[in-house]
Formats: sequence, structure tokens, C-alpha cells
Amino acid sequence: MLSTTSEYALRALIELANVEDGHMMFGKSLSERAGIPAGYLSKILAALGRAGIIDATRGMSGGYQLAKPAKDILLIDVIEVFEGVRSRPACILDKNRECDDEKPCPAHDRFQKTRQSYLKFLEETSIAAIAKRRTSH
Amino acid sequence: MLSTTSEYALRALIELANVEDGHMMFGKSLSERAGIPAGYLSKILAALGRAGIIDATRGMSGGYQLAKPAKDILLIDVIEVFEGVRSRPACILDKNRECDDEKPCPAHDRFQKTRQSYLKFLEETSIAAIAKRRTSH
DNA sequence: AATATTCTGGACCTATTTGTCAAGAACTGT
DNA sequence: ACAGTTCTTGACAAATAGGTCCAGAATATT
Repeated sequence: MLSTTSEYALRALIELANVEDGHMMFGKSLSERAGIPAGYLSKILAALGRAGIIDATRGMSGGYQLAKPAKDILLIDVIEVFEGVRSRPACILDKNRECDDEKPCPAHDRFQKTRQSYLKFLEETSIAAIAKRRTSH
Repeated sequence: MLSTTSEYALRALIELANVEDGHMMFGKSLSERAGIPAGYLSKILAALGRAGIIDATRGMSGGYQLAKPAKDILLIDVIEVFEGVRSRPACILDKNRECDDEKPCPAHDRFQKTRQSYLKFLEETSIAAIAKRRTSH
């Protein structure tokens, strides 16, 4: 469904959403808690940083934190960082094709409902919504 | 969503479903009509043959044909040939995890509806259902 | 039987994804 | 300023997916 990289990114952001406001989490802890190879995670976090989704600080009292409230980070925002235009579900028979009501592929009608459901999930679900601990009390 | 290989397989089977009953289609024609590299398609068709989904005959009047009625070939049957246990939509946060109502991941509830919709689509849609021309009249 | 045709299967190649590693930059506390 | 820490970046390695090619097996026609 999602690439391994996107799964990693979401899991890391969920961990960060569960950190107390104003506090940071080290890459090492994040890696252990989310079950992600530390070296690879550092590249994912760097990309999320460039995208303005998280902030990073170096040094002893550094670490990572969300750059904005978890409720303002949507799943689609995260996935787009890593999968670009392929983030939104496309034609089930050809991911490079435009497939809509005007130019439907033969499976368009049958797949439509699932596609809409998935698209809605990605576009309307925030990190806050899927993090266990609520950041706002 | 699907791997390129699975998309190719579905497109090829749709073409075969639209062939007149009892007739065969050459790999060359299939490759052109479905827009699939001929050399790669031959491996995909060989796998579908070993899985009992299509039959192949060599020689001048040979080619490929469905091994059973298109209505009896479900999308999940095709995809399983190439993606194995990863065919069914799994946990959105970890494709290697068991994620169900007993041991839900934090996103389980929100993703549930989409997951069920996609699973149903794969398990209840046949090649006949998405081939333009109906094979049974 | 010879020939032309088509599928089969293995070897091989290329691109992408995932993962590793280390040097260097940035930050903090002493 | 220095030492200790943490993030950043680029080079590189491993694994997987996608694709090419061709010798050989099977089939039908002559």
C-alpha cells in the first residue's frame, strides 16, 4: 500500500506527536521506539525537515520535534514528501494513466468507491488523529 | 497501489477475456494491445500459466487463452501470483505487522473502512466484471 | 522430415528502494 | 576554547523490481 519509507515517516511522526509539548526526542530513541534503522531514519527525518514538517536541533539537548501541531499535519502531506505525484490512489490498471469519469479505464466504476475512500483517508486524517496520546488536553 | 507487474497481468487478462471463445492471442499482439514490453510479458504469462490461470500453446496457431471462464478469475487470484501474502491490504503503518481488532495499530480504526473496501474489491471482482466485452452472452 | 512459428526458461542487465557508514557541521555545558 | 553530543550529508552497498535477450522446446504446415 505505502512504501516502507512512508510507513517509517508516519510511525516516526506519531512518536513525535506523543512527546510532551516543547520537548524533543533524539533520533536514537525515535529509531528504537518506532523500529526503524537509525541510519535510514536520519535521512527520512532530514526530508521531513526540508518539507517544514519537523524541526531538528543538534547537540546535547537537541533532537527532533514537530514543526506544527499534529492536527495540522495530514497523512497526504507526509506521503507526498516521499512519493510525490504517486501519493494519491490512481488507476488500478495503470498508475501512469489519467483515469476519471471522462476517460475511465474498464475497472474505473468498480474501483471508484475504494479509491475515494482511500483518498479521503489520506486527505482528511491528521497525525493527531492516529497518535494514541492527544497532544492538546 | 499495485506493482507494475500486477497491473500488467490484469491488463493482459482483460485482453484475453475479450477474445472470442475458443480463440487464442499471440504474445506479440497481447504485448502491443496492453502496452507491455514483450519480453517481460512472456515471464508474467508463464507465471500465470503455472498458476493455472491461462493456457499457452506453442507454434504457428498457438498463443494464449484463459484456462477458465473470466468470471471465475478474481483479481486477488491474479495479484497473489506476484505479490503473495502482501496482496491483501494490511496495516497502513507496518506491512509486516498483524493488525486487527484485537491488536490494533493506532491508525487501525480510521483505516478500517478503506481497508475493507479494498479487500472486498480484490476478492469479489472478477476479470469478467472489468473486461469491456462480456464473454458470456 | 524439414521448416517456420510461438512459447519457455535461464542468464544477464538496469533502475529504484532500502540500508550502512563516516566525516563534518552545529549546539550545549564546562 | 574545548569536549561531548547530535543532526546532516554524501558515498557506498545490498536487495528487489523491472526489463532484455537468446538458445531451445513444442507445435503446425508443407
